[in-house]
Amino acid sequence: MYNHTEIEKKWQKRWKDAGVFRADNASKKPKFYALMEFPYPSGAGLHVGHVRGYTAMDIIARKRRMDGYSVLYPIGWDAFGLPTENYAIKTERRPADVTAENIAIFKQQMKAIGLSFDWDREVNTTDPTYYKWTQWMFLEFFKAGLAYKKAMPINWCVSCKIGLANEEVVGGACERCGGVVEKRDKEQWMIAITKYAERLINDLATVDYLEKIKKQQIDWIGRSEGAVVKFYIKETSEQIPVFTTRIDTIYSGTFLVLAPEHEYIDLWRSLIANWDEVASYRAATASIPDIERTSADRERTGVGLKGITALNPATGEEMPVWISDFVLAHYGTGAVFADAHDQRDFDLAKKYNLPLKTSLVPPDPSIKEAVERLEICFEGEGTLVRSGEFDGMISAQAREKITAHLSEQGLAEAQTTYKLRDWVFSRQRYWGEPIPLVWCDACAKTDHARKEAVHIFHGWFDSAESGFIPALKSNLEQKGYDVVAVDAPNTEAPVFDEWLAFGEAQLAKTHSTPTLVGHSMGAHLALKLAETHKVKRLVAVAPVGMQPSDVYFAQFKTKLSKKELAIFRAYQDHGMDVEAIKRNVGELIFVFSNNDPWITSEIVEQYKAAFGDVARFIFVEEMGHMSHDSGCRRVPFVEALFDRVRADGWIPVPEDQLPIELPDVERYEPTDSGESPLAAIDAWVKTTCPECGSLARRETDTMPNWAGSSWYFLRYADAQNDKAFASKKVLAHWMPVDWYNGGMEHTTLHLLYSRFWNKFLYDRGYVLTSEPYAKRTSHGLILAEDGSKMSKSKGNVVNPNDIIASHGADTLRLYEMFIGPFDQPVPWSEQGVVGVYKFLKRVFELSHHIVECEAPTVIKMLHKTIKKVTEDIEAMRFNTAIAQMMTFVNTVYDEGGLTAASLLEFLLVLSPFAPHIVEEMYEKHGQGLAMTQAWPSFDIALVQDKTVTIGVQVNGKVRADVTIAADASSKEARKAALAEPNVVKHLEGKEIKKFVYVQGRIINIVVDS
RNA sequence: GGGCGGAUGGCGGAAUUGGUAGACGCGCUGGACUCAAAAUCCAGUGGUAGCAAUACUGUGAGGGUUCGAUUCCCUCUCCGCCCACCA
Repeated sequence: MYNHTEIEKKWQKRWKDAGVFRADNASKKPKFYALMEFPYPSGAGLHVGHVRGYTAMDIIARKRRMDGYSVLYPIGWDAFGLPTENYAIKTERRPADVTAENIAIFKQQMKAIGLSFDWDREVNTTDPTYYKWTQWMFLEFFKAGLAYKKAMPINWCVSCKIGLANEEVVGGACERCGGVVEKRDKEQWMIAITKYAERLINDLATVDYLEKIKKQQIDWIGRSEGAVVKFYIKETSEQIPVFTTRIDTIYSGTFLVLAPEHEYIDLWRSLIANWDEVASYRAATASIPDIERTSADRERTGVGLKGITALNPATGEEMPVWISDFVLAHYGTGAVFADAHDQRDFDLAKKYNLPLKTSLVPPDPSIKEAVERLEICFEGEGTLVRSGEFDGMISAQAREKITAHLSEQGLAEAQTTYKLRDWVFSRQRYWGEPIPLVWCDACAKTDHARKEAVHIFHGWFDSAESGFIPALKSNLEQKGYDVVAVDAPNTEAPVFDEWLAFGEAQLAKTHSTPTLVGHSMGAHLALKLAETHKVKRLVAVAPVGMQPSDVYFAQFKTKLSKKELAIFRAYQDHGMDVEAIKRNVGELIFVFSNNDPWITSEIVEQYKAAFGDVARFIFVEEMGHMSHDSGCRRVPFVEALFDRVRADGWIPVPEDQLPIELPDVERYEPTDSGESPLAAIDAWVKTTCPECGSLARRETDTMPNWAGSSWYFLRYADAQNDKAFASKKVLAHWMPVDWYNGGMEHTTLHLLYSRFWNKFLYDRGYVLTSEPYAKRTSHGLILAEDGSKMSKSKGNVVNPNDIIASHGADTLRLYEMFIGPFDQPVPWSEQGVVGVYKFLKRVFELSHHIVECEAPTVIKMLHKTIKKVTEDIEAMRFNTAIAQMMTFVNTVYDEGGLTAASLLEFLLVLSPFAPHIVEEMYEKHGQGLAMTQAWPSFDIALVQDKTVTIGVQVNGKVRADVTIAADASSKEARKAALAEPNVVKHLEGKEIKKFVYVQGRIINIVVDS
């Protein structure tokens, strides 16, 4: 009898005792990192929807182990956030206690499913040993100048007097009290994800994500190429910048529309004749949410600014200026030029009798007349008319030409904008990571004049004004450094002694310990200077060799003149005191490009050999010598090495004082001033400034739920590390994630945030891959039996424990995989569970059907099954893999049994799906654990059928079957087909016009009808 | 309004990507075992007609391409998800 409860308990214990799922950081086998999104441990417990994804990745992880990989399949808890906090408030309990309780339930449930997680690596975002590093990473963003404070509107409930999350606002009202919600400005921490927008799009080309996931990412970032056009205001001579993606329609621009909030409007107050009307319109629109303002079927409203006139930069014609609420202040420049080729503009113009004209002819001639007569609005692309010298061009070409034309006159500039906004990183809530910053009044008032000096040394043929130096200088100055970049003597024919003297003279001007950046010969100079000077940090970009070498110079004989070669050689004609440099330099960084014609791999190896033990090496792609000649104007990887020098009163908490732990609080509700509950705890808020020791206040905002989940996959690699979030060595072993699966609902935000976070850490040199996930798939939702979404409130949540108790974990796993296509939503079916349970019972009974000699069809079907299951797992077609295994078992029963050897092979392919029952049977008939055996291979000769049964059609209708050799010739097929009586009947008295034969597929005989 | 999916028996779903539509499972019908039930086993199961052979019909609707269309193209209807006046 198949006793699932007993079997499953037995094997779960054995696996645990043997530690078979523990991942080995030092394994010599190829690695495979399987990742499934970690759950939010809600009070509802694990439900069958979670099980779908976890089981799928478990099958893949188990198969990879059998394929010979060293597999990491970890799990953890994304536990900060509103649901727990609100539950804690309601029940007057501590969020930490509620979380611990929920996790215990989830954990018990997961263990009962037999998932092959490495529980030694369990992470919990609310654990101080975890969020210490989330805080540390926030400080990295802060130091890099990517975290900043900005006033952002929050949802404010007037009666509760607290800020609300978007999801707490239901239909414009407060979820708790039903009261009015208004927008209120609050200073928020922001993270500048938009700086990574371009890379977040471009690097998608390097990863294997489902196409629709890539598309969603690209659309969310929403890159749009356009131009900023300047419109003069006649009365004030001011220029209003307008962002447009349709500069091709500028000749039809007949009026200008500003957002009601546009900053210029107040400045023009005295000029606006109808100010009262304008003011009341602005007041009326202020409280309307953006979604409503921008809703397509809303009637357009607006007010003209009487007394203000703009000039069309292309035509010079005068344009009325209006305000309307469909224009949003925070998108683009908060202003649009309006014309007959935009429905919104068109509607507004029609309503208020504003001037309109067309400048595009649509490609569809049938609507041309109506467009010309301004009866309908044409928004598409067309051919230009009434557009001066651009007449006859098509839209795409015209955009390019008009932008160039206006740019020459200084009236426009090509610009790329993104839909993506910077990341609002503050919450005024308790249950999140405290932001580890301290506000110090004393420091805010102090002039931080002790600027750090950075000396930049250029190379041969370059100057302080060429190549990447100007951009680097201005970037570092913006960050608060004192940058010195001066031309070295005799740039065309550098002499080492002259350059060294020049370097010495430069350094003499600096009092503090300087940072040196050098390029090519300048890098060599910087290194030589470091032999005798203390240097805080030295960045050597494409440094020339440490000493001359005949072999090295021989390769430049054709490239350089004799004279040049001599200069090059002479410059390096001295050794380098490696030990002295190591002693004097605080941090040593080398930058090399893979295709540098001058700095060959030989030189790179020299530096690696000499400084490899202490220095950091950055290798960039396709940057040549990074000189002026090779067109190098910017070195972002060098710029990224420099942190912003603090310029205000926000002081980072030093690393050794992290984590800033959440204190125990009486009340978890936000305060009525809109601050987080932390603000009410004086003892926690008051602290001393880590910088100057005077009295200071802690930041009381906490981080969003997305923070901890943006890097958890890195922590899994080295979850116990207390020196770093993960060691580089271990990260090098496991990263990137080879296969990441999760819900479709996370394919925009979480995926984008975590990719961004990883890229940032990559730029800081803490992780080694720029993309965190090599492959991403998403699974569909499991719906309730009636097709609606499962939710605790509807009471239709299916608890996996119930199925495990009645039919077992193997049945649950198998059923969830059999239920339907993995990437699509599927309704749960209680009755469907029975089918796979019966199958498992039939599998278990196979023990009693072992024979000495099995039918050839059994062995053939076995190999077909191995092939199909192997392929289907890779493509996540679990449902058809299981169907094939069912077919195999049916065949075995039909054919009277199978050999012990065949049974063992079959058990191996079943093992990732139903591991418990398989181990139980494998123990009885085989040796060792099934899960540690090699994945079976199939015999291609057995898989291919020698004879096939194919249909015979007459005029496309099947009239008979014939069984012929798989590779039968057309002649043989024809003979077989014409031997079928029913075929002959349908051919009677008709002439065969055509005979179609597709080997192994079909025969079709075409006759006159 | 935009983007992406989807629509196949009573139900969940297969179909080697243009080649016998309905694999596999559920359900249902009949039978065996049983005092009986459950479990198990055997047979049948898209619809219509027929004892049957077989014929007609059939993948949301309509049209097209093709020897042949669930698959490709066009038009339309409905459903789901994501995003929504993005200039």
